[in-house]
Amino acid sequence: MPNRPSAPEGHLSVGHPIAVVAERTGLSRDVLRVWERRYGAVEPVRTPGGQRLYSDQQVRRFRLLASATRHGRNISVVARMTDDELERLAAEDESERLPPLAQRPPDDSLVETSVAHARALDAVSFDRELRRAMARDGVPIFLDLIAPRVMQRIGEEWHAGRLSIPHEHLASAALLAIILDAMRSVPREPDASQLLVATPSGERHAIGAAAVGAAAALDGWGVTYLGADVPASDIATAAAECGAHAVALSIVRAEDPTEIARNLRAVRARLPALVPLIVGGSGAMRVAENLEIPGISFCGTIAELQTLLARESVAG
Amino acid sequence: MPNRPSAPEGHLSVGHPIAVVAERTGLSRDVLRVWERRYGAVEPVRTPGGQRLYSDQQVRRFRLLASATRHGRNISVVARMTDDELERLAAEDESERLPPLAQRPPDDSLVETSVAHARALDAVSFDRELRRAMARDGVPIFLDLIAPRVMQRIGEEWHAGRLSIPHEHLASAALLAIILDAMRSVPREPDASQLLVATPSGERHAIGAAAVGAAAALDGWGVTYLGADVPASDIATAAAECGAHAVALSIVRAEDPTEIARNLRAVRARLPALVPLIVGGSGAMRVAENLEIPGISFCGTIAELQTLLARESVAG
DNA sequence: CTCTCCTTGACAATGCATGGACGACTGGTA
DNA sequence: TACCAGTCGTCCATGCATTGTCAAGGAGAG
Repeated sequence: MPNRPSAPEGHLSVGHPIAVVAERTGLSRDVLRVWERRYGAVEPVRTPGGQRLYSDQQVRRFRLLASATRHGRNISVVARMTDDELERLAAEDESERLPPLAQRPPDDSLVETSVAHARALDAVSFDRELRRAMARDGVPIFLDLIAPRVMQRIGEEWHAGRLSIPHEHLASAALLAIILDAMRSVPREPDASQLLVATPSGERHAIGAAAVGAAAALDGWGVTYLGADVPASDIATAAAECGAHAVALSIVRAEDPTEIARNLRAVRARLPALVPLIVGGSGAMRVAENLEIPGISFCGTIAELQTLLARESVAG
Repeated sequence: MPNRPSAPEGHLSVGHPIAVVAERTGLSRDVLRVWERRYGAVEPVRTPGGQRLYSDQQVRRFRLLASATRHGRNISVVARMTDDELERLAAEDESERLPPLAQRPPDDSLVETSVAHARALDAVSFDRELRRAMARDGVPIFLDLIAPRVMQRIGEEWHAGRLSIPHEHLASAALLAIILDAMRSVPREPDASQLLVATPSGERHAIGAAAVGAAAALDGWGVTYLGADVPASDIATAAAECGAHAVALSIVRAEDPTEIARNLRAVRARLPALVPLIVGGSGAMRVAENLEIPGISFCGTIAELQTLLARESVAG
């Protein structure tokens, strides 16, 4: 008889199999098992056949443990804590507002299919795939997690000889267009602070600058985007004309660090002293090691840059 | 086109043979039989000759069982549960599924400032605030968490007398425009399955339909959006002309359930039998209680609808 | 007669459990 | 800088449980 009267328990008393718990917590099945094997973090009951059955309480505990590890704590430590302690810990971590990022495992299949489209020189599909990802996950996640990984994978394939220059150009051009569209499609406030974005002379990679522009636009800045390979004097005059409250430059390759450094000094010298100059990108840190120019801030990630900008925009 | 050669089969159906149930649930005939043989999941009545005849209720039970197994549960376990328990389980699995983001800090400030802009009849700021939120958090989160809460808060304020009709119109119009822009800005695949979206005659709230269209477009459907208050005959002819693989209707108010029900029957009767008709929205469940029309699926949330659509798109 | 359906038994695929091993990353130390 | 030990997520091989599918033989429905 399938339809027996409901069980006396108030709540559903069935346990959750491991697949359901994995879906609900975002943790892989392997992690659920290994946390149990190594640390005894959660010990579920078993079916007669030996399969794990987790209670609702245990699912909550897994969520707390996952949150704790995302905030940088060791699983071997937090696995021994009681649920109450974990609750307090989660509340504390949340209020301390540690980086909210990287809580979603980025989707490898998306990156792989995008690379496959690039390999097939299928610009339309490449574009469609990534635009859809941006709409689904939002601009910040796209800029922080998706776009860099696509470019990195394409670089790897290029080094391995499976892709050639045209493939990389196709991917760069499409990605740049997508990010610029995102930047322009953010409605700007009428009284927004102005930010000037570019890459200095000698640096031809524009994607980093575009990403900075899009992130800043989302944060409420009015962004003026000059593109790549802009001479110092042009940057300075543009900053003056658009009344920039800050200038952000992006450096990726830094093929000639001393050349870049000279350009940065030139830009700094031509800007008003009150206008901060921020340099970011994966090549920025290499340049930063070689010189200390007062009035130039360096940062490695977009998130870092956003906090710098936030400080400037309230200060200004 | 005359689709159903047999009797009109309104509500008094004697029972469905196994082939019909297989087609309606997406489960194979073998599965329907083996779930009965091994676990007694569903026990249909038999014709004098021994053939199975399933009731509508049993079809719904099969859908619930299929949903549970798709979420990773063992059929041997869920087959023993009552319909009520399955119902709760399905709702739980849908809602508890790994939240779009791990945990959502109450984004109340965004909702409150949006409502404040609506109160000031500042359409530009209202629009800007929400577009920026959509770009930042992604379309799914916007549709699932932000837009409903804005509309709900505005409804509350309206009931409390702090807002009036023009405010609500402003908010609805702006939100509709934003969601439609999102729907149209998703690039569509050339070989996408076509989905027709509308609200039936007597239902003038278009936002739900637009949200459905945007969500489906993100999932790779080619969406044709007809707007609100569309007569049954127009829906049917549009479906034929755009070659729709499925039709989704949204119902929010359901001021006159019997009227809506008549329209739904009319739409169903004019559509080809193979084209599924899915009805969603907060008013859908109220209508669903009052009638059982074969060939119409009801769902309460967008996530639920997406799983229904996913099944259709792979089946088709 | 032909098609669908029924039953039973067997088979294959998937998923899970277990223990082990690998590799990426971190932090301390020479 | 190089090295080393510890941590931790992932992967693999093997075995078992679960579960979807298939085939064969027979019977009802049209």
